[in-house]
Amino acid sequence: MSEKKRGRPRAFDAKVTLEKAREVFWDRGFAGTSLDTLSAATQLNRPSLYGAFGDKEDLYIDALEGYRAESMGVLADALDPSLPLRENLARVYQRALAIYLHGETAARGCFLIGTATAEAIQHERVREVLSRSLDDFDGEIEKRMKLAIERGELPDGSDPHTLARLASAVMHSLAVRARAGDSRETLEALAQSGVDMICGKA
Amino acid sequence: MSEKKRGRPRAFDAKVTLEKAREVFWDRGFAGTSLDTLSAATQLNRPSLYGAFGDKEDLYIDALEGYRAESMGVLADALDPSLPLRENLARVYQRALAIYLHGETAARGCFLIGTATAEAIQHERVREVLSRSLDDFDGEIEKRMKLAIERGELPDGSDPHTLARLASAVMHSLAVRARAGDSRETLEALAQSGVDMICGKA
DNA sequence: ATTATTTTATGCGAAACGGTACAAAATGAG
DNA sequence: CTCATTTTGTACCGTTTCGCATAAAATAAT
Repeated sequence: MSEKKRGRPRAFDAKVTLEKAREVFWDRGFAGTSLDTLSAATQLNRPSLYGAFGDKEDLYIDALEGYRAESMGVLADALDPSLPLRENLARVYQRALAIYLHGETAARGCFLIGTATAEAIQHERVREVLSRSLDDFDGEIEKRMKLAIERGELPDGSDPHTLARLASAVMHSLAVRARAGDSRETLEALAQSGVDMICGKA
Repeated sequence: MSEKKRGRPRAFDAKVTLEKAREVFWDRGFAGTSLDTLSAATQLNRPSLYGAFGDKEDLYIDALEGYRAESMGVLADALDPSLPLRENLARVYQRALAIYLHGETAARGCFLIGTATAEAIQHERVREVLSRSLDDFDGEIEKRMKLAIERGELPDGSDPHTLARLASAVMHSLAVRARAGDSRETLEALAQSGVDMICGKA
């Protein structure tokens, strides 16, 4: 895995650097972030940044991909099939909010929905990542819905595809509203409404 | 209303100019749009633009406000109380999609959710407009839900506040997914699911 | 006609932008 | 030790950015 390379070794951890870059992009968006800002945040000079990740768009795409991958991990964990569907959904929203409300200045919402959406028209690669991320999320939720139907956790005749997209819609709304500055209480209430909408009022 | 002013008259219509500027911001976002691009699109040189609207952020805020106002008009019209709730909601989503899918390159989604969300962290005024827009939309929908409950269009014990926010959530999802490139059919299916979720499966 | 007022057009200017050339530094290979 | 290789830091490149200074043009008031 880690063969020693020939030349001068890197003085930084690419993964850590990518996380720092993500923080900056998250707050400022892609177009609103300069290489100088990225350089300062990562404590790498521009040539090192360029050598390791390519140009600004490459770096942004990398950051998006990392976020997508992490998010899918969080989602899979929240959807632990040994728990009831209602609890699964509540966990999904709860963990999303923990991420969305983490911002220092104001809540940042979802990195993808909050920043990639804006670039999706002009940058096709960004749109591709965004689209794939939404689809992956939908797919994972839908799998859980199918399982719920098999187990009788949902009424007969329920359509897993439809339910998954409605559950995702609540997620998208949380993402936008968190970035618009809605309070934690407001967002938690919406999350609860989403759970009740899918699973029935408790 | 229109008293003749003293100096040299304007050679442009501010309202038309604002609409052209909005188109550019819609495709490229705030940070991704340069004054040169705006100048070319509006066929005004920068000083004229500056004199009429202020700096780039002022112009963007103006464009957002115009969109918000128009959207509320469209919403009020779609919610014509002489029609059943189910039809009202279907009209709301249908008209939203007509706007969201209007883009030339790719579908543009919602101007506010697609571009203002990205700037909401760094630009407080943008966040304020975004937040207010979401609230206004929620409020108008909630009013219609209350009416529906009075009329018996919804089950007893329905909570208009919750229903409004769920209906809005579907809207937010349409906004994001349109900009991510989802097909018209996919979006219309989600809209239909939203109507059924609120009003019951037909 | 003269003056005051407002808009238009050219063009400047300082700063920020993304990206890279180049040499020094740090490692492994031979 | 010497050389090839890779990363690092400085400095720079040409371009683009936003905003404005300035003067010409077009109108109303006097």
